[in-house]
Amino acid sequence: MANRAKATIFDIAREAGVSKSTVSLVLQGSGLIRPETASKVRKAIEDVGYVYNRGAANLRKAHSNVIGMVINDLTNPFFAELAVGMERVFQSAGIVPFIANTAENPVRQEEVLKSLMEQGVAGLIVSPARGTTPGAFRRIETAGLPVVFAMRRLPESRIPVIAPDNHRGAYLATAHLIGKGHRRLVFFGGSSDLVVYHERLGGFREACETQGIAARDALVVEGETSRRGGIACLETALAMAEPPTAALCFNDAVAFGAMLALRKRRLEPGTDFAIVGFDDVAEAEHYMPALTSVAVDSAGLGERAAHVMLKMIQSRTTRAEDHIGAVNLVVRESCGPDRRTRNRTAGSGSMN
Amino acid sequence: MANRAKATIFDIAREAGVSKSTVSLVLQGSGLIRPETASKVRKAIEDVGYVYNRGAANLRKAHSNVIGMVINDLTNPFFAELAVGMERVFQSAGIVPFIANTAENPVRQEEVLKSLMEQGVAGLIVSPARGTTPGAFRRIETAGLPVVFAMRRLPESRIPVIAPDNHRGAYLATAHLIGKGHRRLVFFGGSSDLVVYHERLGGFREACETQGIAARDALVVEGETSRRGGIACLETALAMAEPPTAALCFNDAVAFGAMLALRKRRLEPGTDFAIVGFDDVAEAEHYMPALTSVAVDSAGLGERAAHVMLKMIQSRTTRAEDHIGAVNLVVRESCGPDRRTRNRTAGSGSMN
DNA sequence: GCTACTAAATGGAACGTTCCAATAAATCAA
DNA sequence: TTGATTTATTGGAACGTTCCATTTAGTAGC
Repeated sequence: MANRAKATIFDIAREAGVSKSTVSLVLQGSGLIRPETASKVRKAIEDVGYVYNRGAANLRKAHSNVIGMVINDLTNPFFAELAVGMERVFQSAGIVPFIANTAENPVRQEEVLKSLMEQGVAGLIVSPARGTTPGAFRRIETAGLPVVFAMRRLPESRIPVIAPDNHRGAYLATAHLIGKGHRRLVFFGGSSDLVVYHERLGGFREACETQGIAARDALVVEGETSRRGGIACLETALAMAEPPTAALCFNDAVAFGAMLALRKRRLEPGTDFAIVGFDDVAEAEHYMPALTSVAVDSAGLGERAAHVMLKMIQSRTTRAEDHIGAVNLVVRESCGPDRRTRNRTAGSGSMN
Repeated sequence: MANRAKATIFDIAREAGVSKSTVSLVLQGSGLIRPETASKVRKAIEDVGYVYNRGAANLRKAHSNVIGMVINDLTNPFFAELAVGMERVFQSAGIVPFIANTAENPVRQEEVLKSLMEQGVAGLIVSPARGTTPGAFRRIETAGLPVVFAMRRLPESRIPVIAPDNHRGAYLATAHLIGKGHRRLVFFGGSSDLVVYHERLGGFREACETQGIAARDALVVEGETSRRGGIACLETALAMAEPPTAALCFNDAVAFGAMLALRKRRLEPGTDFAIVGFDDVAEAEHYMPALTSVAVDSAGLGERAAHVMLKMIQSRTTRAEDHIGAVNLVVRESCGPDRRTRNRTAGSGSMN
């Protein structure tokens, strides 16, 4: 039976007939205690319904066992995956990750970061909200708290970053489209307040350039990074005097939107207009037609980020190397058959 | 400039030329302090790069400002929505929600709950993992910590529950199918270790019974609650001697799987076989064909759960009333046109 | 029987806050 | 002026741990 008031190590000590110090030692699994004593103490712990007060402990201990994960949008499975990947690693390291959502809101992010710091976290893994100001992490940095950015980075910051190779992913996808025979391409969705956008757009442009597409045939339509944004982008593109025939989308959501809009116009994604997505969310595989997309392995990046964080905590540093995760293009149906050689049917065979 | 060692209220006190008590008062926004003194202190706080130590404060204060949200599967947008709904409410109440994921693993859940308690949370909102043992929350209950279950409940527990009206949702959906002329129905997916499963299945059965469907025409195929599970369920159903013509699926993921499997067999969801989902995730609307589904407003339920929790904390009680959220059937395309009016041959041998 | 050692257990001083009771300073009533 | 009252500020004792320096008990050597 638990008393109304919370039990402390003193209560346990009395119950077990030992001193508080002995109880503390048992709690920490110290080998200095005689096994019989330890089990006597453990029994008392059970009896009084004791719950350890980590706050009090952290007052003395140097480091806490919790790290904070600050995610810009938990309802996006892509980022949720990231969180889950990190959790796996931390769990086995005996440290507890607390997740907080910023809903892409820098103000909320500020609050969340403050809370986490006050809570005394040992480190922070952050996927920064859109529109985060460059100074938002200065306070945390000067406090000497290890921070890692995941998936996204800030324009000019020394904080280590774990992110996919956006440039290369976009390059691969674009090259694939060009290889399919497309000569007038467009980049759909995203906006320039995101570093990721510039990276992906950069890959797109480089591919166009090196594969002999004129700059005036490498179009860009900015837009929301959502289904709705994708719909709007497609409308805009098709309204052009000389419409493109293929689009690389900022992410899969945009791609789904674009395909939806094509269908609405009785155009078939793949044969009438080629679409490539980015992120390769679970849905991409099951879409109709299945979406060709750049896979980034977000759970894997989450694990990597967690490992980097553990290293930083262990070695008491606030610096670490960036890590750029490999990407690969998963070719499915949304780019249709080869346009140059119409006779050849692109089955499951060769690509590139 | 921040020093290497963390600054405390004593450092601020020295800097501002006041006592630690004064600093503490300022920190708490007490009106007892002369405004000039307060601003002097605030400046010092800024100067030394102070971060509040909530752990130390909680040692004295009765209640902390953090509550824990324990979610069974964050990668499921349905549950992520729930978390986001709660966050909205808590944020404006000045309390900080920390989210933890149990990945549907009771052992992990145990750890997470322990951690959260040790951290000194003021309350817990839990969507219990599948296979949670009835005794898993006894410890927390005897500790007098307020707990609310969201979305899911445990077989025999006195903990308040905020959940959708699963029974009614399933009833509505089934009645819709029967109204469309179907006479041999099946319930797809889920397994009996989940209370939700029994609720939904119960609604399905009651609808069949009261609308004149023989018990032997109300089939059940258990299975994983995922796309893959849905695929398997459909295969099983179509392999039957007398296959059903319509399915109520445990959730939308199962429904998507079933539709996928139909397509693979060159059958058209809606016209050849009717499908209804459950949860109405965002994807349902955009699917091809759009999925008829039971909408449960998970974000709304999250908000409700948060409000209940705030009340419990405020009134220092551990009891509260259950809240069953309204559901409504969103009719889209996956059930096709009315079968009765089209032609009278509803599969083989429907004589009711 | 004494010292020297080891093993096991312990008391006390932190840790960074809050809160209460007490003080100091300022204002007012007479 | 004196005492009473209000307004600002302050010291000290918690809160529940950890960790260090001791103490106590037990064992071994001689």
